[in-house]
Amino acid sequence: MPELPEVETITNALKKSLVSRKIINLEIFSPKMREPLTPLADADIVGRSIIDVRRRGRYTIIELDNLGAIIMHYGMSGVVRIEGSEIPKRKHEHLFFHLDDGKILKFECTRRFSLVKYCRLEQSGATPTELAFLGAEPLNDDFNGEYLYAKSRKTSGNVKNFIMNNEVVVGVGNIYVAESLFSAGVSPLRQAKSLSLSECDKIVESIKVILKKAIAAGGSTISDYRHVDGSEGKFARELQMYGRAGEKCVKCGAVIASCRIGGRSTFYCPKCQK
DNA sequence: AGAGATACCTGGGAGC
DNA sequence: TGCTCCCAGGTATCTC
Repeated sequence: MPELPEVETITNALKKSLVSRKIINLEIFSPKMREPLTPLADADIVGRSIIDVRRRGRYTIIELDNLGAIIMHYGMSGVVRIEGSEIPKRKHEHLFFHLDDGKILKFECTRRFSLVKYCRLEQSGATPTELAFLGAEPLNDDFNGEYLYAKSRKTSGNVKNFIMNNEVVVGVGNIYVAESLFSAGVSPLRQAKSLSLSECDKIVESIKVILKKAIAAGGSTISDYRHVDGSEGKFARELQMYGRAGEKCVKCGAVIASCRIGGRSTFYCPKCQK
């Protein structure tokens, strides 16, 4: 599944291939996704040139020369490829953008949790209003302990849901939240508003370190993202907490606990994480 | 209001 | 072996 590090890698690769290309046709094979793909057919896309490709959160923004943009979210099974037309269409490829160099930008999504949508920009380089709700970028300097501490004061939920909330910080999913909170020594069950400033500092630092490691490891996974199974990157082997219920904590040897928070599997060390 | 639960979707694995 | 059931994931939406 594309996490933030992978979306970063994918977006950079798309930028190299797509900027200054013109979209000459659009094919929608099965419109049913998180939102229907059908509005794309009527949008001002065909005949437009691509002037920039950038990332915001887990979204890729493809900016066109008309102040329009195509935003893509990969859900949990979204894959993009740029290929020649000689490659047969795969079962779960739902959308093709034909380019003026003969290549095709193909969007595949097995579980149909992805989003591909046309939207308008107020100015070139802007973030679409559809994405204005997104919180801090985890690797930027404005994501810091003070920011997280201030946000946590107004939250009555638990730490895990707080960190996974895209309005707080983007791109930290179920796997990375488990690793980050373990590294920071904070229990996912704690009330967010009970966090101290120094604990917020630790959580922020852990998120940054882990995402950077994942970029280093995930980049190599994504370099061959033509293999449909990109879910098992190198980083999967480095996970110390996620999926390890019943195993021994690498720090203290205690048995790793699991429970469900928000319907999602949650893993933590009851001894190390307070 | 806001937090927790649920729906969305498919493939894969477990259990019978 | 083949069937059914459950689980994974992010996000929108419903419910209490």
